[in-house]
Amino acid sequence: MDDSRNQTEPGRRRESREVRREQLIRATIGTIAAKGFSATTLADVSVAAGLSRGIVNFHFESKEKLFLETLQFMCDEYAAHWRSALAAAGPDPAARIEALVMCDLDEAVCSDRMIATWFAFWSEAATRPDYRALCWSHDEGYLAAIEAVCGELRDAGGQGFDPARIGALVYAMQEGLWLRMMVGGAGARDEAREVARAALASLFPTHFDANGTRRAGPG
Amino acid sequence: MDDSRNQTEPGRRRESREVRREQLIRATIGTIAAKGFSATTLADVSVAAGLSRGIVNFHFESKEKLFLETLQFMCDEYAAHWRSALAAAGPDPAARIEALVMCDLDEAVCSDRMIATWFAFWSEAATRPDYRALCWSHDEGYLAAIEAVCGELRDAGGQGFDPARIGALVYAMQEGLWLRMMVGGAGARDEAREVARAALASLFPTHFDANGTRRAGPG
Amino acid sequence: MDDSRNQTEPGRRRESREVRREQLIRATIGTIAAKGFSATTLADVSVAAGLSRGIVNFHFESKEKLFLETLQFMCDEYAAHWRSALAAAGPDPAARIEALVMCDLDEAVCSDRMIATWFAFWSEAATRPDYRALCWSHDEGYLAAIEAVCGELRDAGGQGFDPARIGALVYAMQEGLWLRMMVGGAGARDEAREVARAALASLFPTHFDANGTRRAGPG
Amino acid sequence: MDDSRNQTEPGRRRESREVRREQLIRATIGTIAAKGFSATTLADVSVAAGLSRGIVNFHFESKEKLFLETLQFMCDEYAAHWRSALAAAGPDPAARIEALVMCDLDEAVCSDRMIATWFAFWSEAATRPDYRALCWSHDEGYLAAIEAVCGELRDAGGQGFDPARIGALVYAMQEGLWLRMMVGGAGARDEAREVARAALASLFPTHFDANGTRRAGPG
DNA sequence: AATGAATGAGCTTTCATTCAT
DNA sequence: GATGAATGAAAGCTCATTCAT
Repeated sequence: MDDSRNQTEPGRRRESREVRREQLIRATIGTIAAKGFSATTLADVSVAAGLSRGIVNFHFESKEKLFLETLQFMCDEYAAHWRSALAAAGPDPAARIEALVMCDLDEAVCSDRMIATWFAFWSEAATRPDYRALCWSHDEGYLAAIEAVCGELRDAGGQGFDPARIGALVYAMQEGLWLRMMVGGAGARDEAREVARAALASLFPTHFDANGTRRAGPG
Repeated sequence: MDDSRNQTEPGRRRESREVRREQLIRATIGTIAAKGFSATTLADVSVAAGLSRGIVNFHFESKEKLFLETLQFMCDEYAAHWRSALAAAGPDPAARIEALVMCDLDEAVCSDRMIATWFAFWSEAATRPDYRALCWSHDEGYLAAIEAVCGELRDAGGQGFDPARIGALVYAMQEGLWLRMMVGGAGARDEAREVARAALASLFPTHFDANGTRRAGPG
Repeated sequence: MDDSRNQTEPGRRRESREVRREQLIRATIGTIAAKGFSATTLADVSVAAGLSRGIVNFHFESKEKLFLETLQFMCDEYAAHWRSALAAAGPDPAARIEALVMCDLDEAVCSDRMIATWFAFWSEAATRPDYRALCWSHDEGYLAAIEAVCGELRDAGGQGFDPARIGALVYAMQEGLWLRMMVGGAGARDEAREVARAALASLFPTHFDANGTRRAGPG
Repeated sequence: MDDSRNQTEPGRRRESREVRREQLIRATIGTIAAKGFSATTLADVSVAAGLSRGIVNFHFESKEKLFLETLQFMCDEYAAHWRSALAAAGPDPAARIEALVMCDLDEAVCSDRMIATWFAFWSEAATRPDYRALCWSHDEGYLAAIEAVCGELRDAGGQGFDPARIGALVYAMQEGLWLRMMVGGAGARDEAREVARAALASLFPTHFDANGTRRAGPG
């Protein structure tokens, strides 16, 4: 905005500001994951970020705004991830549903710390409309994408299911698998992937074999 | 909800210890659901129970112990509910899976306030071993019951799926549907039931028709 | 007072009341000695007495009054002890000073628990006039007795000291020895007796030999 | 006393850590002396220091640690005082015992507020090992110094007493005189000095005359 | 006479926020 | 842009006291 007006090191300050903010957001995610939402203090966050006590209020005004921006950051990152996975899958509906389902189990979006932090925010969202609105703003897009692909799968596979219901089922399963991963230990992610493949096999037998491996595509 | 009845009762002193404890536990569940875990104070709980400030420390020693006993109470109640539903279903595997799946969507165990409180505790469990141990102590029994019935369904229906995987799928779906219900508004429970029936239809087509209605049983 | 009027078990109730009060006073002394003045609660006292929570307020009205009566009890007991020792010593000044000094080191008045409780009350007395008045009401008599005997000793022994000063010295030493006993462990009492005898020997050499043993009396 | 100066200072923020800590320690001593140990609250201390409520926890973490550091401060100050007095007295044993005895009655170490606070801590020490360890850590040095000088006095004066016993006597007398000063009012310190001089005269007649005035030294 | 559940004032402690530097 | 000493509201907890039984 006023970058060009600033004579010394144009754009430097604003970038630095953004860098600090992201640094604090990442420290917040890590702290919530490590100590839990209710035990997270700004002192914890500033220690995790290696900065001073007053830093959060300086950059975010209040704890509340830090949390809101942290949640926003997570939502954006999550949406970017599945959108990119969906784009990379190409036009084949089976490849698309596989991408949507499996990308959700990537360490990138559901590492232990991300899952713990997601659940912390979801829980808070139960009583906080502002959190709720943020949480599900992008998520509705994800659910819609799943439903759309389910529709394509039904049309392509000659099955008779209701895409909305089956999409909701897949979506619910994904969230349930996240909860399992939060609870479970080391092998939980691999186990979750197996379950997801079993779901693909059971729900879309014309597109996936019994192991959940995608059958030869349409091409 | 009906806790407020106590507020105007004149002779409310000298209730038995157990009565007071359950009263406080119910007030705790209601308060967590209404204000969120991190915003719940003992003052809130005592107001919700219609009692005095020091009452929680008197009966539970500390906030922490109140929470632990509240969680224990919920676990016990939850387990009793599905065990009783399973027992009532009789021997037919299809009836049993239907009972296990649908009882989980009963208002008795997943009213809005129960779901919100469950998620609050699950989130805390991510960083607290004592909560975690409590949360999943009975739940493992529920998952095992689902898996066992899935095995019976496969044997009876001539399908080839892996009962452990499909059981885990069903279980994950249930938890995902709870999350949906927490997020969603009024019609969420009915919607969740539809999804659950669609899952039964898709996963066990030899036992349930396309609407998720159980086909004529073995008798 | 109304003993005779009470037809059933005359005098029983009043006696029972006094028994309870002394029981509670003794429990108070024990608790102060064990936990310290500032950490002593009425709950502690009632537990130590093997009685119920509300018992102290029932018999003493308030914690403060319990403490005051406890202190009064200790003062009375202490005064009775040295007066009786003094009476038993007979007319010989050397025997009298020996009795006054040594009786103060008897386990009866300065057991570990009594000393700890005495110091607790003395410390409180620094800021509380009511405690102070009680503490030193009888004690002035003890000091006066010492001074009087010191006067007799000087007259009998041909020494030239000031009885008031030497009496005050002896008295200060006694209190200092109590402090030593509070601090010190098992052997502190015997050590204190040795010091007291050394004091007698040094201060009244015509009446006590180098070991602090009384020389042959006047008779 | 002069703590109140801080209350109206405008720019009282950002004092160095050590300055604030000592300020709070002095406020603690004053408050214990004024209200007694058991009645001393952190609110009292912060008011006495002219600072805000949370200040003690900010600088000392807990009330307990404030008390411990206060006691440590007093011990250090006390030890520095008698060591310096002893050093100033030179080599003459009579001058040394006089210095040790009389410096203990200086207003610097036994002002009313210091004595009251010392007795408060000693009383607590009866039931608290950590206090006890602190209280007597330096004090043992003081007693040892007295004993050593008593040995020199015996050798120099041709007396036959046991230095350990007479040293313990002197030491006990000092503590007893402190207790007298705590109890007594205005003239108590002068009275205590007279008693101390009478003790020097009686115990070391070859070094002190009947008034407790040191006789011509060795030179 | 005695009990012990219940109260609520007052305490220590925590911590988001402010602001002089 | 960043620090960290200081604040003070609000929390959990303690415990003397009350009182129905």
